[in-house]
Amino acid sequence: MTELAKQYEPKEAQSKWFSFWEERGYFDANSPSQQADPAHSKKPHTIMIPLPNVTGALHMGHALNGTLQDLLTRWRRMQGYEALWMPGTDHAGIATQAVVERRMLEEEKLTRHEVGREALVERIWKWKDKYEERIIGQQKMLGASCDWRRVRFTLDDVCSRAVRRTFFKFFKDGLIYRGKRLVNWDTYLQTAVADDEVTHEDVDGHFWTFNYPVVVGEGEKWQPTGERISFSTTRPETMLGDTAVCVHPTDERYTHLIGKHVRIPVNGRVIPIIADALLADKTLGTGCVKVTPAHDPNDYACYQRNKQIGVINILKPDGTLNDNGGKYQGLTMLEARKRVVAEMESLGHFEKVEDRTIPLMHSDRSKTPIEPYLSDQWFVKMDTLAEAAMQAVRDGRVKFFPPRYTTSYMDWLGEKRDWCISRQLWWGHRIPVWSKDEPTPPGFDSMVASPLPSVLRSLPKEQWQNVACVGWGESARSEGQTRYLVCIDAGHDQLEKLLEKDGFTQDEDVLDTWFSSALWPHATLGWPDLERNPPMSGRGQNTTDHGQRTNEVLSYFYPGNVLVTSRDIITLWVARMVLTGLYNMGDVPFRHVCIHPKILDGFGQTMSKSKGNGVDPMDLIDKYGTDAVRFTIASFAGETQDVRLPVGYECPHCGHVIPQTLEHQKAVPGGGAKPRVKCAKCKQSAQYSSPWFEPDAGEPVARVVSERFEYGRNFCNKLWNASRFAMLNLEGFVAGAVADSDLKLEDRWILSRLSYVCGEVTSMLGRYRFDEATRILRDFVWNEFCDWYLEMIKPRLRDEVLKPTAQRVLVSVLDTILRLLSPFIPFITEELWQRLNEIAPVRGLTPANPSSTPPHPLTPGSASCSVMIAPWPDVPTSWQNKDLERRFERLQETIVAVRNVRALYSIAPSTPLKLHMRCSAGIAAEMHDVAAQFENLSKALLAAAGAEVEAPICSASFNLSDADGFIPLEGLIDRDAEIARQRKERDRLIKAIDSNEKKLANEGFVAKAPADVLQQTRDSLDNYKKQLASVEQIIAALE
RNA sequence: GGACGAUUAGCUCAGUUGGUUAGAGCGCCACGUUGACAUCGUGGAGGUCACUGGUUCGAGUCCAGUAUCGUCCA
Repeated sequence: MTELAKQYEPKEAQSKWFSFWEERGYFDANSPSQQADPAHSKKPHTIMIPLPNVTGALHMGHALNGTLQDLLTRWRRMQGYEALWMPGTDHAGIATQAVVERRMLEEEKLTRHEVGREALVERIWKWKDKYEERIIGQQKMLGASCDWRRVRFTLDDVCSRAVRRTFFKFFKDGLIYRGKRLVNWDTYLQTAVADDEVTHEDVDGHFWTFNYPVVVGEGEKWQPTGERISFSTTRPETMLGDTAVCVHPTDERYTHLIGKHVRIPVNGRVIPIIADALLADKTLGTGCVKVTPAHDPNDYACYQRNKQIGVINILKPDGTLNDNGGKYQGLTMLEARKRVVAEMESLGHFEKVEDRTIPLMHSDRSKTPIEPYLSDQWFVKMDTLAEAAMQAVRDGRVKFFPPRYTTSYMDWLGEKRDWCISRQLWWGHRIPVWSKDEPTPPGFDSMVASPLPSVLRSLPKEQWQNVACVGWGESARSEGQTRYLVCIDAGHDQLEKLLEKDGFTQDEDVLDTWFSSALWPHATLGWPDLERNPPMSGRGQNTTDHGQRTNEVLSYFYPGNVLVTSRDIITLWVARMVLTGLYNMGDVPFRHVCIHPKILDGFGQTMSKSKGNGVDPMDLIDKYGTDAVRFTIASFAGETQDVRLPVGYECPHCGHVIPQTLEHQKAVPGGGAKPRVKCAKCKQSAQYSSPWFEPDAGEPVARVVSERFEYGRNFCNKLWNASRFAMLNLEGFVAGAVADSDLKLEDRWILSRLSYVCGEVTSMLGRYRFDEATRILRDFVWNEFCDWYLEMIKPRLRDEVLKPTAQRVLVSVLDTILRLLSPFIPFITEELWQRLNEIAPVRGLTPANPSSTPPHPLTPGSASCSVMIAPWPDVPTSWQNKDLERRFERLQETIVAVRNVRALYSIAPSTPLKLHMRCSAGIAAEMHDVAAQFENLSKALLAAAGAEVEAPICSASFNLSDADGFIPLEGLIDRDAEIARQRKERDRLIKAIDSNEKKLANEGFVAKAPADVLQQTRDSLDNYKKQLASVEQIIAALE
């Protein structure tokens, strides 16, 4: 066995142990018939990864999310669960297509229309392959113990079949319909985008006031009355699509005009004046508004209340005006606006214009302004689906941690807004509906009965009735035509071809990405195939055949245990997974939803690509090591707030860290030289990496670093060195149970603490309090195990007689610490575990108990061949001893007090001191028992202890709650300094006494406070008084 | 506009059901390389718990309002 290096080398351990685990199949999760003991199969534990999309590389949010899931998976695995963490990626329709299109345009000056659908999709697949590989590589760097045989992708065959079947089921159940809807139209990408894909930004604009002339008459003969009606707008060009003007029904200025008409001067159209209390507001502007139903959500809502006014769309998909724009046809909206304003002015209908900041929606994908646009879309009816998903939360089948997030879930589902699932894209699951117009067959023109298309009528019913479902479009039927919509289930290519031969065409649109990710929890397990296990994507192809004609993987691993995610997709994703899980599987997809914080930059902004403030976790792993990053990240994950992560750039020339500023985030090359950071220390500058650009090849790059990760790195270093110390002192180690009588005070104390810590960590992980769990472990390892236990046993490790017990306790505690930490910091713990296995392959403390199955984890026995599959520690609670811990604290306080005196008087650590303790006889006896530790830890000799001890002349003193200590300092004492110190102590005590006396003098307190609080107050008052008396005495002696 | 959250030490954050003198890490100050660790050790300084009211014997903690910030939904 080679001695451990003085420092932990993360990179070596990371590559070594990851492949060790993976090759041995430790990450694999198998259904019962494939487990070692099928008869006594393990309980499953399932986590489905919130699938990252293949648009780009992983960021800090993913690192946090992944760390927590891996932590839970590793912990549950050690607890004996068959723990599945399902990996995979999402095709992210619009985002990925947009990225590939943009790149294609930049690099080759090609648009998607020039290359065509097939070629574009092929390019996107290549992109996907590249980024999927990169993402999986990054996850493995993070130590992710996913079952890598099972990687899925939302567009792969397994997921596609689930999408297809779900759509078919929805369609058959009448939950899917096609309808006109005002959508957010991205004129650049020429697709509808979802509400969550738009951002609201304020831009400088104008607020015009115009008027329309009131006219009377009918048909072709409308005469102006001379009256005019004024209105204001920020978008004058939309008047080409106005179908009404609207006033409030009780607005006395206009009541006489309701029902009359106005003429739109720029195109001569006559439109009605209507009253609508919801749209018009008497108190705003002129009180009158123009109504453009096809281009404004509020106006569209008004139209739905007043259908007689009609809808006029003036826009083409590319954002220019269509023929409804008349002479403005072909212009962009902005150009049309200028001309309309000019024309209104020249016709004398312009009144005024003012500057105004107006909110404008922008597409998050193309960064261009959104046009509200009326178009045909596919929808899923949400009513019953949403209700079921709400019920699952109401009755506790799904629980949120922390619970406050239940509100956003319930509120959103409660609106039951139909889900627009179509996207005008090429990358995604194409909508499996074929349509064709046919003359309505005779006898069906009543519009009551529902005819079949001729191609299906010609087929025997049993050939299609279970796999195809017919719907009817509304538009063409009244003209003697019927529009057939035929939805076909997965795997019926023949039927598809038959329809296409007959003139049917498949819908051009693809499905919203969330449609496929909503199915993730059951699609990845092979649903809808209930007869076979899902195929493996990687190693272990043939494990699907278990000869049982059931999908055992699905029935065993579904439903999952917990979904770990960030709060911003509760509505988009979590709710939809619950909804489809209930619909397809009849059960929720997971029992718990753990919502973790978001990582913000140093300025409190969420990290995002568009802000340029993202941090690459791989940079941090490179600098600090995976374990350090994981431990630090876990320490962030509490339940109250988001986490700020100030970062800096490390100067490649001198190592100095330059704090990141907003300028660094915003800087873009703009065709010129790449931006650089300037180092304040060495005055040199360097390029840095940013989401906006990549540094030039061969340039020294300032990588992103963050001081906060030193927390984890330092902890790993401490653990490493404590282990190193232990291993250096294990010479001659022999395993064996330890007799109770051999245990020293410090042994009993550390075992008591260990038992407590095991319980706490386990409980905190169960409550998803990762921050608390890391804090407990760090405090225990550093402040108790290293600072006290290791220091206290050093003398015993040098004593041949006392050594064996000390070694056995030390090894067992270290063993337990490594197991407790393994889910958090898997690499370093594995490295140390393997080293420990060389020196102490057999270890344990507790005598074997034949009746306990499985054997107690601290019974001497061979250690597991890997810490990641060792049993999770379960130290008996009977080892906890609060009374002993309190006595131990007195010992610690005494030692700290002596060190304090030493520091205060600048007495060299090598100078021995004498210690006199005035205390009860019982405490005195304990003091004598541990006297060797005073010597060991504070170089103080316990000279006297007892009730009769007097303060020696010229001594420094301190007081504990139940003892006074004196350290003779003849020749060393600074009388004034000591008096000052004691006076400070006196003031502190007087303040405390005062506060307690006031409390006790308060009748209300005495009458109403609980007895234990009252008693506690009395006790501490007595204590303070006693201490004050000692201090007074000490001061008197000094003066 | 609505919902939820936040505001505690120079910085980043804990603080369970109200109850001793409000904690941690980093940073800061002083001292220290005796064989685990300077990515360290020992000791120390540092807070009007955003503000204003209220409830209570007692409020960082509960309630109301104000301010600022964040997120989601309109």
